[in-house]
Formats: sequence, structure tokens, C-alpha cells
Amino acid sequence: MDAGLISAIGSPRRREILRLLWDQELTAGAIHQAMPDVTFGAVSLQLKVLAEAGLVESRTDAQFRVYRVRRETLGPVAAMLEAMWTDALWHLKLKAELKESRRGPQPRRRRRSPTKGQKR
Amino acid sequence: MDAGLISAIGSPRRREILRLLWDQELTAGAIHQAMPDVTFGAVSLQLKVLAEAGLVESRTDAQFRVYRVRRETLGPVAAMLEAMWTDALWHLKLKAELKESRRGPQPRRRRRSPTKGQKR
DNA sequence: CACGTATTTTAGTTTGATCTAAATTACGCC
DNA sequence: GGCGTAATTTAGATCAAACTAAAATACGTG
Repeated sequence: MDAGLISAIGSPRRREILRLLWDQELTAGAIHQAMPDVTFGAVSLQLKVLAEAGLVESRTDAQFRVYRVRRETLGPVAAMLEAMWTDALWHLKLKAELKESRRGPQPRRRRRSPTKGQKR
Repeated sequence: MDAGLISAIGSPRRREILRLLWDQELTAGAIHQAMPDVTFGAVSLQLKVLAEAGLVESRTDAQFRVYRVRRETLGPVAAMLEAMWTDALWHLKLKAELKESRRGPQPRRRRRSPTKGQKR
């Protein structure tokens, strides 16, 4: 039982990512698209933290990077997380937590997905 | 399963307090004495957070306030925490985490326990 | 190898959690 | 009420995590 594990799931943003990855593999880009309120860079950094805690792993597939959850690391935490987001109110609560705990600068302008056509 | 619970145990300082209270009731002062690197005020604030998350409760005994863990709130987390601090290296790891995550101003001078004689 | 797409990394900014110090509140006792 | 001890609350300071924007890196394809 590593303390880094608890710190890792202590962040609502990282729990959001874990939830997305829970029952499917996703590319970094797909994860970002599901989280419209942060930049791709921010997602990538959180994925790095999760990977360092052993909670996710990735493989390279062509120019994509595919992430998946490493449930074996989670152990007793897995049941707790599942219980949490089986809760009907989970998504609502998470949003509240995210809003409350937001750090870093607010984006100056609406950011765009790097996958879509962007002039300039 | 409440998310506030996970956030609450996400802080190493609060885990330290939970550990102290795990198998005994303690007054706020006793908890503070066991944590010489923070002020009484800081301990009190963390106890408040833990209480709001339902992780501890307190009763008043004369001029003392006695805290205890509410294990029923912890549910599956209890096993995880116990596993963590059964780990021989737990105390070492916690110290590292505390050092790394320290916030707020460094104390200007050595602070004193409010229970001991203090001139001025 | 130039170009396009996907992702990570770097450099710099912001902000809430954590802290200190001091003021305040709470309780018991004489 | 006044004093002493215990604890909480308030006001202000600090700092690392979480963020943005931009630059750099990685990979495939014509």
C-alpha cells in the first residue's frame, strides 16, 4: 500500500480520468475530448502522475498513445471508487469538487481541441 | 461513498492525525503534542476538516475536547489505511510526504506548546 | 525529408490549501 | 467576576499543485 496511490486519487481531476478509463482503453486525445474544460497539456500531465503512481499504463499504437487502468495496483481502492461512481449523484459531486479545487490560471480565451482545424 | 472522504484522507497531515486517533481517544492538545512541527491552530483546523468529512467526532469533557475516529464512515477505506500504516516504512514515507507537500509560512521562531509555562 | 497529426514537455501564472500568529471563545474554579 | 487552561477562529502569508500557452518531440505517410 503506497501513499502515492492515495494522493493520486485525492485529486478530482484524476478521478475523472480514472472513471473514463475504467472500462475501456482510450487515447490521450479521446480523454481530452471528454474533458472540455482543460487543455490537452493538463490532461497529459495528470496522466503522467497517474502513470507514476502505477494507476494507469500506456502503449504506443502508431502515432496514438493508448491508456488503460491498472486495476491490480488499486486493490481495495477499486471497490471504493466503483461504489463512488455508481452513486447517481457522482457526476454532480465531481463537478462541484472540480470547481471548488480549481488551480492555475483561467484560460484567456476558449481553447480548441488540437485535433480540429485551427486557423492561425 | 462520499468524495469528501477521499479528499480528506488525501492529505498526509490528516492521515497522521487519523493514525494517532486510530486506537485511542485523544484530546486536541494531546494530538498537537504528538505533532511538534505544527501549531495548535493548524491541528485544530485539520480536525475540523476531518469532522466535516465524518471521519472523527468529538465530545466535550470539562475544558477538554476529546476526539475519536468514526470507523463506520471509513468503510472500505479502513482496511486500506491499516494496511498502509502496518507497513514498516509508513512513518518514513509519511514524513517524506509531509515535507514535500508542506504549505503555508515557515514558523519564524520555535513555537511553544500552549500547555507549558510561557512568559510574555 | 517535409508535412500533418498526436502527444509530451517546458516555462510561467494562478490560486486554494496549509500554515502561523494573534484574537477570541469556552469551560472550570476560587 | 477574574484568572488560568484548552481549543477554535480569524486574518494574513506562503507555496506547491494545477493550470495555460507555446515549444518540442514522436510517429506515419507521401
